[in-house]
Amino acid sequence: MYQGKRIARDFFTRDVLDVAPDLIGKNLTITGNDGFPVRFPLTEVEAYRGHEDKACHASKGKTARTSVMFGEGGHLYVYLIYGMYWMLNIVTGPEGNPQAVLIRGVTGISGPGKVTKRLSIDRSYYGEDLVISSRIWLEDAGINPVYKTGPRIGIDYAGEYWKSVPWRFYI
DNA sequence: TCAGTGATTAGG
DNA sequence: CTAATCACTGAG
Repeated sequence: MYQGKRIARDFFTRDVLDVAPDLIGKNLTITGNDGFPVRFPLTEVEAYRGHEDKACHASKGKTARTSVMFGEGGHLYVYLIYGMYWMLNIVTGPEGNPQAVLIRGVTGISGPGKVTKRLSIDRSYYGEDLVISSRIWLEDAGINPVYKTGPRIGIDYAGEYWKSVPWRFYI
C-alpha cells in the first residue's frame, strides 16, 4: 500500500480556501495504542476564514480557546462542543491570519464528533503540530480525488451570507 | 423534533 | 459570580 510522506509546513501556511480542497484524499495518520500508525483518508472538510467570516470562531477576536488559530498553519485547533463532542480542526495560513479547517469526515466515518471519538482525539491534542508531532500527522497519498462543494453545516447564527458560501468540500 | 452535556464567553 | 451559547449526535 502507498503510505506517502509527511506533509510539510508550506502546505498549511497557504490560504484556507486553497488548503481545504487539497486536504481531500490526504491521509490523517495517528499512532494507535500499539504504536503503529493508522491512516484515515479525509473525505469531508469545512473552511473557516478569518475575522470577517461570521461563522469562524476567530471573528469575535482572540480568546484563550481560539488563540492557536492566530498562529502558524499546521497546528491543531481542538475544542469541546455541546459538552460531549471534540471538534478537530487544522489551522492554516501564516501567523496572525486566523483560519482553520474542520475535519467533518474520513473514510468510513461521517460526522466530526464521530471522527474524534474513533481516533480518540481530545483536549490533549490542542496546539499539536502536524509537521513535527510523533503521534499525529498528515501524509500525501499521491491521489487527488474529485470532490464536491456545498454550504457549511450547523452555523445558523452566522447570517444568510456566511451560511451560504460553499466552503464545505467533500467526496 | 429534541434532550443531553459542560467548557467557554461576555457581562454584572 | 450568573447565564447564554454551542462548527453534534442519537433516540423517538
